[in-house]
Amino acid sequence: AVMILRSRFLDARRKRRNFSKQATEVLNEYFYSHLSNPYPSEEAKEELAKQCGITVSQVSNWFGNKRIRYKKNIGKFQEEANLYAMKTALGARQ
Amino acid sequence: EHTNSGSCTSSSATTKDGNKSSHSSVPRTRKKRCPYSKFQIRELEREFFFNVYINKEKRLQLSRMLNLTDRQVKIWFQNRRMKEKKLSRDRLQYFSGNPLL
DNA sequence: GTCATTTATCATGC
DNA sequence: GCATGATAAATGAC
Repeated sequence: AVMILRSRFLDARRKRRNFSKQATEVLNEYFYSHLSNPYPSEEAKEELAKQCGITVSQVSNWFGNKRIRYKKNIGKFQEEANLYAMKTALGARQ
Repeated sequence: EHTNSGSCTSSSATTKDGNKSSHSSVPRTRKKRCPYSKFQIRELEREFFFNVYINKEKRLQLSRMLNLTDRQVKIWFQNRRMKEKKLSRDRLQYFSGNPLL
Protein backbone atom coordinates (compact mmCIF):
# COMPACT_ATOMS: atom_id res chain seq x y z
CA ALA A 1 0.00 0.00 0.00
CA VAL A 2 2.84 2.33 0.83
CA MET A 3 4.42 1.56 -2.49
CA ILE A 4 1.24 2.39 -4.30
CA LEU A 5 1.00 5.72 -2.56
CA ARG A 6 4.64 6.42 -3.16
CA SER A 7 4.36 5.72 -6.86
CA ARG A 8 1.24 7.83 -7.04
CA PHE A 9 3.08 10.65 -5.33
CA LEU A 10 6.06 10.38 -7.65
CA ASP A 11 3.86 10.25 -10.71
CA ALA A 12 1.80 13.19 -9.60
CA ARG A 13 4.88 15.20 -8.82
CA ARG A 14 5.39 16.55 -12.28
CA LYS A 15 1.83 16.31 -13.47
CA ARG A 16 1.01 19.86 -14.33
CA ARG A 17 -2.35 21.35 -13.62
CA ASN A 18 -3.19 24.96 -14.32
CA PHE A 19 -4.00 27.10 -11.34
CA SER A 20 -7.50 28.34 -10.82
CA LYS A 21 -8.58 31.60 -12.36
CA GLN A 22 -8.85 33.22 -8.95
CA ALA A 23 -5.38 32.06 -7.97
CA THR A 24 -3.85 33.51 -11.11
CA GLU A 25 -5.78 36.67 -10.44
CA VAL A 26 -4.30 37.03 -6.96
CA LEU A 27 -0.77 36.30 -8.15
CA ASN A 28 -1.00 38.76 -11.03
CA GLU A 29 -2.39 41.47 -8.78
CA TYR A 30 0.59 41.15 -6.50
CA PHE A 31 3.05 40.94 -9.37
CA TYR A 32 1.86 44.05 -11.20
CA SER A 33 1.37 46.06 -8.05
CA HIS A 34 5.00 45.32 -7.12
CA LEU A 35 6.42 45.52 -10.60
CA SER A 36 9.40 47.58 -9.44
CA ASN A 37 10.36 44.82 -7.02
CA PRO A 38 8.41 41.63 -7.70
CA TYR A 39 10.08 39.62 -4.96
CA PRO A 40 7.58 38.69 -2.24
CA SER A 41 8.97 37.93 1.18
CA GLU A 42 8.61 34.52 2.73
CA GLU A 43 5.67 35.77 4.73
CA ALA A 44 4.05 37.25 1.65
CA LYS A 45 4.56 33.98 -0.17
CA GLU A 46 2.81 32.09 2.60
CA GLU A 47 -0.07 34.51 2.53
CA LEU A 48 -0.35 34.24 -1.25
CA ALA A 49 -0.18 30.47 -1.03
CA LYS A 50 -3.03 30.43 1.45
CA GLN A 51 -5.13 32.75 -0.67
CA CYS A 52 -4.50 30.75 -3.82
CA GLY A 53 -4.79 27.29 -2.31
CA ILE A 54 -1.32 26.28 -3.49
CA THR A 55 2.02 25.61 -1.84
CA VAL A 56 4.77 28.14 -1.14
CA SER A 57 6.98 26.35 -3.63
CA GLN A 58 4.34 26.80 -6.28
CA VAL A 59 4.19 30.50 -5.49
CA SER A 60 7.95 30.70 -5.88
CA ASN A 61 7.77 28.84 -9.18
CA TRP A 62 5.06 31.16 -10.44
CA PHE A 63 7.02 34.32 -9.61
CA GLY A 64 10.21 32.88 -11.06
CA ASN A 65 8.52 32.05 -14.32
CA LYS A 66 6.60 35.31 -14.36
CA ARG A 67 9.67 37.48 -13.82
CA ILE A 68 11.75 35.88 -16.54
CA ARG A 69 8.93 35.70 -19.06
CA TYR A 70 7.86 39.25 -18.38
CA LYS A 71 11.41 40.50 -18.74
CA LYS A 72 11.89 38.59 -21.97
CA ASN A 73 8.86 40.08 -23.63
CA ILE A 74 7.43 43.08 -21.89
CA GLY A 75 5.36 43.98 -24.89
CA LYS A 76 3.42 40.77 -24.75
CA PHE A 77 2.35 41.49 -21.17
CA GLN A 78 1.59 45.17 -21.70
CA GLU A 79 -2.12 44.64 -22.04
CA GLU A 80 -2.20 42.44 -18.97
CA ALA A 81 -0.16 45.00 -17.05
CA ASN A 82 -2.57 47.78 -17.94
CA LEU A 83 -5.49 45.61 -16.93
CA TYR A 84 -4.19 44.97 -13.43
CA ALA A 85 -2.98 48.54 -13.06
CA MET A 86 -6.53 49.65 -13.80
CA LYS A 87 -7.92 47.07 -11.43
CA THR A 88 -5.78 48.11 -8.48
CA ALA A 89 -6.46 51.76 -9.23
CA LEU A 90 -10.19 51.19 -9.11
CA GLY A 91 -9.86 49.09 -5.99
CA ALA A 92 -7.93 51.78 -4.18
CA ARG A 93 -10.55 54.42 -4.96
CA GLN A 94 -12.98 53.24 -2.37
CA GLU B 1 15.09 10.13 -24.51
CA HIS B 2 18.36 11.84 -24.00
CA THR B 3 21.22 9.76 -25.11
CA ASN B 4 23.36 12.77 -24.93
CA SER B 5 26.78 11.62 -25.87
CA GLY B 6 29.07 14.48 -26.46
CA SER B 7 27.05 17.54 -27.15
CA CYS B 8 27.33 19.55 -23.98
CA THR B 9 30.32 18.21 -22.19
CA SER B 10 33.02 20.76 -21.77
CA SER B 11 35.42 18.27 -23.20
CA SER B 12 38.33 20.40 -24.00
CA ALA B 13 39.22 23.48 -25.86
CA THR B 14 36.35 25.45 -24.46
CA THR B 15 36.29 28.32 -22.09
CA LYS B 16 38.04 27.58 -18.93
CA ASP B 17 38.92 31.13 -18.35
CA GLY B 18 40.34 33.05 -21.16
CA ASN B 19 39.23 36.27 -19.64
CA LYS B 20 40.47 37.37 -16.32
CA SER B 21 42.23 40.21 -17.91
CA SER B 22 41.50 43.69 -16.77
CA HIS B 23 38.93 44.47 -19.42
CA SER B 24 36.49 46.33 -17.28
CA SER B 25 33.51 46.06 -19.60
CA VAL B 26 33.26 42.32 -20.16
CA PRO B 27 30.22 40.95 -18.33
CA ARG B 28 31.57 37.42 -18.58
CA THR B 29 28.83 35.45 -20.29
CA ARG B 30 26.86 33.10 -18.11
CA LYS B 31 27.47 29.49 -18.97
CA LYS B 32 24.63 28.04 -20.97
CA ARG B 33 22.61 25.46 -19.09
CA CYS B 34 23.16 22.07 -20.65
CA PRO B 35 21.25 18.99 -19.42
CA TYR B 36 23.42 16.04 -18.49
CA SER B 37 23.19 12.67 -20.17
CA LYS B 38 21.50 9.64 -18.68
CA PHE B 39 24.86 8.09 -18.07
CA GLN B 40 26.16 11.14 -16.24
CA ILE B 41 23.05 11.33 -14.08
CA ARG B 42 23.21 7.63 -13.30
CA GLU B 43 26.79 7.83 -12.08
CA LEU B 44 26.18 11.01 -10.11
CA GLU B 45 23.12 9.47 -8.44
CA ARG B 46 25.06 6.33 -7.66
CA GLU B 47 27.70 8.30 -5.83
CA PHE B 48 25.07 10.45 -4.13
CA PHE B 49 23.47 7.30 -2.75
CA PHE B 50 26.68 6.44 -0.93
CA ASN B 51 27.74 9.93 0.08
CA VAL B 52 25.47 12.93 0.10
CA TYR B 53 28.66 14.94 0.56
CA ILE B 54 31.41 14.14 -1.89
CA ASN B 55 35.06 14.63 -1.11
CA LYS B 56 37.65 16.22 -3.31
CA GLU B 57 39.19 12.97 -4.50
CA LYS B 58 35.99 11.35 -5.64
CA ARG B 59 34.92 14.62 -7.14
CA LEU B 60 37.96 14.80 -9.37
CA GLN B 61 37.59 11.15 -10.24
CA LEU B 62 33.94 11.56 -11.14
CA SER B 63 34.53 14.72 -13.12
CA ARG B 64 37.13 12.97 -15.23
CA MET B 65 34.96 9.92 -15.79
CA LEU B 66 31.93 11.96 -16.77
CA ASN B 67 33.79 14.62 -18.68
CA LEU B 68 32.58 17.37 -16.39
CA THR B 69 34.47 19.99 -14.44
CA ASP B 70 34.92 19.54 -10.70
CA ARG B 71 32.92 22.71 -10.27
CA GLN B 72 30.02 21.14 -12.16
CA VAL B 73 30.14 18.04 -10.00
CA LYS B 74 30.30 20.13 -6.86
CA ILE B 75 27.31 22.20 -7.92
CA TRP B 76 25.41 19.09 -8.94
CA PHE B 77 25.75 17.69 -5.44
CA GLN B 78 24.63 20.98 -3.94
CA ASN B 79 21.56 21.08 -6.12
CA ARG B 80 20.90 17.42 -5.48
CA ARG B 81 20.92 17.97 -1.72
CA MET B 82 18.44 20.80 -2.14
CA LYS B 83 16.28 18.54 -4.28
CA GLU B 84 16.33 15.86 -1.61
CA LYS B 85 15.29 18.37 1.01
CA LYS B 86 12.41 19.57 -1.14
CA LEU B 87 11.29 16.00 -1.80
CA SER B 88 11.22 15.40 1.93
CA ARG B 89 9.12 18.51 2.48
CA ASP B 90 6.70 17.51 -0.27
CA ARG B 91 6.44 13.97 1.06
CA LEU B 92 5.70 15.28 4.52
CA GLN B 93 3.02 17.60 3.24
CA TYR B 94 1.56 14.93 1.01
CA PHE B 95 1.20 12.35 3.76
CA SER B 96 0.23 14.80 6.46
CA GLY B 97 -3.44 15.35 5.77
CA ASN B 98 -4.18 11.77 4.91
CA PRO B 99 -6.08 9.19 6.99
CA LEU B 100 -4.92 6.42 4.73
CA LEU B 101 -3.61 3.00 5.73
C1' DG C 1 28.31 24.76 3.08
C1' DT C 2 22.80 26.53 2.36
C1' DC C 3 19.53 28.71 -0.38
C1' DA C 4 16.91 32.05 -3.32
C1' DT C 5 17.40 33.07 -7.98
C1' DT C 6 18.10 32.99 -13.05
C1' DT C 7 17.87 30.58 -17.29
C1' DA C 8 16.85 26.97 -20.36
C1' DT C 9 14.46 22.75 -20.87
C1' DC C 10 10.95 19.54 -20.04
C1' DA C 11 6.07 17.96 -19.85
C1' DT C 12 1.55 18.85 -19.93
C1' DG C 13 -3.00 21.45 -20.95
C1' DC C 14 -5.90 22.97 -24.32
C1' DG D 1 0.99 25.43 -31.63
C1' DC D 2 1.98 28.07 -27.79
C1' DA D 3 0.74 28.96 -22.61
C1' DT D 4 1.98 27.32 -18.32
C1' DG D 5 3.78 24.88 -14.27
C1' DA D 6 7.77 22.10 -12.68
C1' DT D 7 12.43 20.67 -12.93
C1' DA D 8 17.42 20.82 -14.12
C1' DA D 9 22.11 23.56 -14.56
C1' DA D 10 24.36 27.64 -13.09
C1' DT D 11 25.18 31.96 -10.39
C1' DG D 12 25.64 34.74 -6.38
C1' DA D 13 24.57 36.33 -1.67
C1' DC D 14 25.82 35.15 2.90
